[in-house]
Order: sequence, then structure tokens, then C-alpha cells
Amino acid sequence: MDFLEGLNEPQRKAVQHIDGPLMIIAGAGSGKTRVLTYRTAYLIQHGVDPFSILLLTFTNKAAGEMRHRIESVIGSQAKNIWMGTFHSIFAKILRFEGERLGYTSNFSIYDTDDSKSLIRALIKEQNLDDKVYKVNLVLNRISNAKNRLIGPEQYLGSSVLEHEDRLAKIPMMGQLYKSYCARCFQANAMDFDDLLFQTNILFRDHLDVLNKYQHKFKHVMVDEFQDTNVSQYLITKKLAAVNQNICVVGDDAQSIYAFRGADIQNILNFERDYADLTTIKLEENYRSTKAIVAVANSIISRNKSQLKKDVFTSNEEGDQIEIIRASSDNEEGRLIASTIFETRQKEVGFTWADFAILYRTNAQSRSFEESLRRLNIKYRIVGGLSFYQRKEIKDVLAYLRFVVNQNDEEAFKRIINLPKRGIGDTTIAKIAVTAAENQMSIWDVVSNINQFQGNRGSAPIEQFADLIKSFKLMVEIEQKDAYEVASHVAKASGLVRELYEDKTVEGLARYQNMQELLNAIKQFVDSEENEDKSLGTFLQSVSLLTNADTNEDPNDRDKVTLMTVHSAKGLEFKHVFLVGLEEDLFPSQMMLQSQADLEEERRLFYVAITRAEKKLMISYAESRYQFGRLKSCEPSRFLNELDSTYLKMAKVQGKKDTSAFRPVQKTGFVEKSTAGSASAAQLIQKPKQNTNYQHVPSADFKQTAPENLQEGQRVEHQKFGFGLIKKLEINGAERKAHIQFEKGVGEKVLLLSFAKLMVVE
DNA sequence: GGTCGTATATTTTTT
DNA sequence: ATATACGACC
Repeated sequence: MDFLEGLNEPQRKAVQHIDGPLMIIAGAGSGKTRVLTYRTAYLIQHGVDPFSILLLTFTNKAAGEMRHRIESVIGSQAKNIWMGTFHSIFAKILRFEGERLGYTSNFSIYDTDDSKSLIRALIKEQNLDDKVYKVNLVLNRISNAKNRLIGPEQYLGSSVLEHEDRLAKIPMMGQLYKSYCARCFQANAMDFDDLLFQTNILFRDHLDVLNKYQHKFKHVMVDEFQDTNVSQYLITKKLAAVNQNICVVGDDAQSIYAFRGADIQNILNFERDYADLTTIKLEENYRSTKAIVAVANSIISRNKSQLKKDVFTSNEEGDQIEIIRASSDNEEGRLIASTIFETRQKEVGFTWADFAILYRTNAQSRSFEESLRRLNIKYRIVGGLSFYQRKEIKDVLAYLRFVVNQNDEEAFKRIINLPKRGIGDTTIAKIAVTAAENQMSIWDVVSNINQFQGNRGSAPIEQFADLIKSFKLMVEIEQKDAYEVASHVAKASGLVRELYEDKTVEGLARYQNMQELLNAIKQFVDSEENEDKSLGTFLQSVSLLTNADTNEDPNDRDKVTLMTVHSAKGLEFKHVFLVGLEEDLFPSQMMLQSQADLEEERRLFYVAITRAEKKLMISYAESRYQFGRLKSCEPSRFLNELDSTYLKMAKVQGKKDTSAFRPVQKTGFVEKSTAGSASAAQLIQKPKQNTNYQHVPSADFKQTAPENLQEGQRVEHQKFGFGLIKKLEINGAERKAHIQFEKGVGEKVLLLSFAKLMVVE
């Protein structure tokens, strides 16, 4: 048991706890993964069968890494552990057991785009106003209901929900939910939430199935427990009910997925559900310097709902945290890119991979990409449009999905006229009507089109049906593996040819992406880990990939990382740049509805800070492009909340950012104007006045020296308008003004080194 | 049915 | 800036 040696006391206790419920509260950088790895290894060394261990992680990548690390301790047995995300593990179980619920093992998994497209269709069919019934809103309501285990029947029966929907002026919400579920079922498809929702139904209504898995999984472990939703928690609780060997690991201070249904109460109230719970706190941070830990603690201490923790470190003091002010998002990009360049030059031992730029929204990556490219710094972007969300990839996948499951309505809509074969909306609508009239599925109609329609216009449909039938033959009769089918489908459908003939730069990239997809399928088939090489299995695994999961060329890893704070969870970097610290951006304006929302944003800020090992720089811009226009920004309130003894204002580089103020260039001509992109004519038209964002010339508003201010004075603020200074607080570098504003914003505390004010005479 | 031009809305994070 | 929707026209 030599691996126990390097552990501290609470870590060792956690590893050696075998029987009974266990909760590990693991502060940032406290060696959580290590504990989880060793504990699993320890269990196996003490005779627990790896097949009976269920380890639920947050991403597939985390599962893969954990498996790798366990393997290095105990060898090949690690392969047998049930390890993966909630979604992938229970998709697998539903594949086996789904028949109990009326699904076949080939059910499709609808991604968010599919769900949205279905909802859009339903809104249209039911003649609802799509300005009122916004797709995102409807999907959110449905998703929330599913995550709280409220099915459509229950939804319709709930007077509370009915009241809510009436107030929100969407009284048909319940009906929409019901028809959405019906259509998904008809399509033999589950959306992301269904994978958990239906698992709950399965375990609720089929006790023999539940029993089987309860006895199968003797030990259930959940990583990132703070980010589980009610649905996930209930599944775990049920599975662990017999053996009571449930071990949850998490940090309430890092709960950042409430928008997806994660319920921080799961971890805060875990003790209530298990009377004989052992709780172990890992509070020593091995990752970051004292300065970083102190700043992080100063932030998180402001949150009310949290478990008591005392995170400390024995690491060195480290450098101060630098706050960088930039005049625009472009300057922010340049400042940070050049800092990265200089640091790498000056200091020993830094590689590109030691730097990370973290932002709140994916859209912020643009200015950094440009600046990094200009300095020839290699970078990679995690997230954004992932590979599997690209159009050309989704097209092929839609074909494959339809070959496996002909009820898949969304896949059908995507491919029926792709490549163009002269089947328009009218024809498709006719088919749908015919199907409904004869109580048949769409495929039944399509595959026997001659029975329903005269010769007129049916030829292309017949061709399409024959094509699909030939693909089906390959899968069902000839039992070809995923790669053989996919490469044939790509060619025979004409998708490859269409891309090949497109000689533009984008066309070439799309062609390469398609090849890349085929490579990925080949890898899947060739990999020894996958026993089942069928198309159906491949499709399921693909639809559950997260954007952190994309594999990289291991020889080419030395790159600066750009990603959102959300996707940085669980990672660490020597040098972190946390950018875009502006009010309404971080914390996000969209997010802030309640105190709880603010606390979640603060936890997000905490997560970002604690990714840094040695150095942390935080930046904000005074103006930023949004929808093509320049908008002025305020520094984030979070900057005021940082422990100022560890802060240092970095000097702004002198030059004003002129490029940001450059007027829109008029385009004289355009080679080819395509539908869907802004046309030349639109560019030539005078720019529309957008009253929301007007750039106020900063010359009028200045950072006012504290000496020139006094309590009771009236000031005008660049954004909040007129206000009265209630109180001035000047403690060394920390200079704050409490200002009561006259408009709706109320009282705000502004940091004087940031705020731009005009003194009103 | 397909293509193009124009109006309009968009504002977060992700399995 | 860019995605989408819709109407005019071929």
C-alpha cells in the first residue's frame, strides 16, 4: 500500500474508508482526483470486484484520465470499472433496458439543435406565436421540468405551473411539453434530459431492473457532486440504497452549473439523507501560491450559502495579482498576448501550454486569437463550435442516424433534400399529412411512395428510399461495422462529392472535416476497448461527447489555451489570464436575477482564480464590440471584492486603441453575395442607430482623483447617470465611493481607480 | 423549387 | 457581426 505514503491525514482517511456513505469536501487544488484514484485502487486491492464499481464523472475526459491513473496503480483491471458521465453510463443502460419503456436499443439521442428544431416545428403546427413562445424559453421550461422529474401529465396537472405559465403569457406550455414528449417518443429518440429522466422512470416502474443494478453496483462514487441535478442525485441514491456504499466528492464553492439544473442543495443537504455519513474535508491547497489562495478566499467568503471550509496552502507567497485595464477588447487582446510573449522570453521554464486565457463567454475569444496569431503564438480553443456541431458533420451523422432509426424525424428533415434532390417543403408536408392520415410513420410512407402518390414527383423520393434501404441492408443483414457503413454512406449519398466540388477555402476545410470524421470512426472501430463496433453504438458515444473530450495530437500540445471558465473546471495552469471582468459580462447580465445567481457567478469567479498556480492576471476593457458596435463598459463589481493587499494595478500601455474607433469601411463591391451573410448593400447603407449602446466619448468622463471628491457631492457617472456620494472609503490603495444613483440602479460601491465620473458643479 | 436580397433579432455557461 | 426568416423573382 505504498501509495498511501504521500497522502496527508484527511486524504488517507478518505482513501481507506470502504463501507458506508462518505462525503469528501475537496477544496480547489486539494488533490481530489488523487484521492478518488487511490480510493478506487484501494477498494480493488481489498477485494472489491472492479465490475461492481460505478464511478460517475463530469466529462468523458475526466473518466478517461481517471481510468488511466488507476491503471497505473493497479494495472489492467481498471478497464473493468464502470466509469463515465451520468449521460453516457445511463445511455448505455437504457440501450439494454429501454425496451421496458417502449424504446428500441437503437434509439437516437437528440442534441440541443434537434430539440430546438422540433419545438420550432411544434410551435408552428399549433399556430402559436413564435414571438411569445420563444424556442429557448420553451426548451428551458421542458428541461427544468424533466430535471425535477415532472413529466408532461404531472405538468398539466400542476396548478402552480399553470399559474406560472399564465403569468408568463404562455398558457399552452404544458400542451407543448406533452406533444414534445410524444414526438420524441414517436421518433424513438431521447434528448439529453431524457437520458436521466427515463432512467428514473425505468428504476421507478421496473423494480426488477432497479434491483439488478443495485446488486451489480456495490460501490457508487460521484465526482463533482456539487454539479449534479435532482434527477442525477435520485438515480445515485436509488442505486446505492441496498449497499449504502455511496461516496460523493465535490466542492460547494465550485458549483457552477445551476443553469443546467444542478442543485447545490444536493451537497449542502447531503448529511440529511445519510445519518451515518462520514464527512472528510480536504482543505490544504497544493496548487496555488498564498497570494492566489488569499484572493480566492476573499471572494468566496462573501457567499452565504456554503459549507464551512478553511482552505490554506504551505506554498510560497508568490507574486501579486495584477489588474490590467485596457481601453478596448482589442487592446486587451494585445496586452495579454504581448505579456505572454514576454513572460515566455524572460522567465525560465515556461512553455506555451503553461498559459491559459479564461473568459466568461465564448464570443470573447476573437480578440485574443487575432493578437496571438499576430505574435505567432500557438494556441488552442476549447469549446465554441465543437467539431461535431459543424454542419457537414451533422449532415453525415443525420444520414447515419436515419439508417439506424427510421423514426428519427429530425434526422429525416435534415437529409431528405440533401444534397438537393428536388424535394421541397410542400412535398415533405404532404408526406407528413399522408403518414398521419394512414397512421403510419413517415418512413412507411416514404418507402412505399408509389402507393400514395401518382407518378408525379415521386421519383426523387423513391430514389431516396432506395438509397436508405441499401444502407439498411449493409447494417442489418451484412452486419458491416460503423466505418464501412459510414464511408459508404458519405460517398453514396453524394455528400462527399458536393464538398469535393466546392473549391473555396471553406469548402476545402469542410471536406477535410468530413475525412476527419471518417478517421474518427475508423479509430473507434479499430480501438480494442470497443467490443461493439456497430454503427448504433458509435452514434450513441458520439452524441455524448463533450467539448472537453476532443482528442488532440499529443505531439502538438504546446499551445496557449483559450476557453470559458466553465470548461476550465478541473484544470490548472501556471499562469492564468482572467479576462473581460466587466459588469454585466462577468457577472453576466443574463444570469443576474437573484441573490443566488450572484453567488453562482461569484463561485464561477472563484473557480477561475483557483485554476492559477503561480501567476494570475485579471483584465477588463473600458469598451467592447458587441453586435458590431462599440459599447462602453464598467469594471466588474467582483474587482472590488478582491483582497486589495494582494492586488497591483498593472500599468496600461500608453496608446489609445485607435483601431477600435475606426469607422466601418464601406465595401465598394462584393464578388458573390450569398444568402445568409450580410450583403454589400447592407454594409453600404448607413449604419442603424442602436440606442442601447452608444459610445460616450471618454474625454468627458474622467477617473476622478479622490482628493477632488467629497461626501454629499453630486456626480455624473458614465453609465449610471447622476448620483450622490454617500460615503468615501480611502484605505491606502483601496478607494471606494458609495454612490446613490437617481435612476433605477440604486446604491453602488465603485472603486475609484476604475470609475469614471464627472463632478457636477 | 431554388436563389437572392433585405429585414430582423440576437446578449451565458453545456451534458 | 451573423444567423435566420420571408418575400420577390427566375
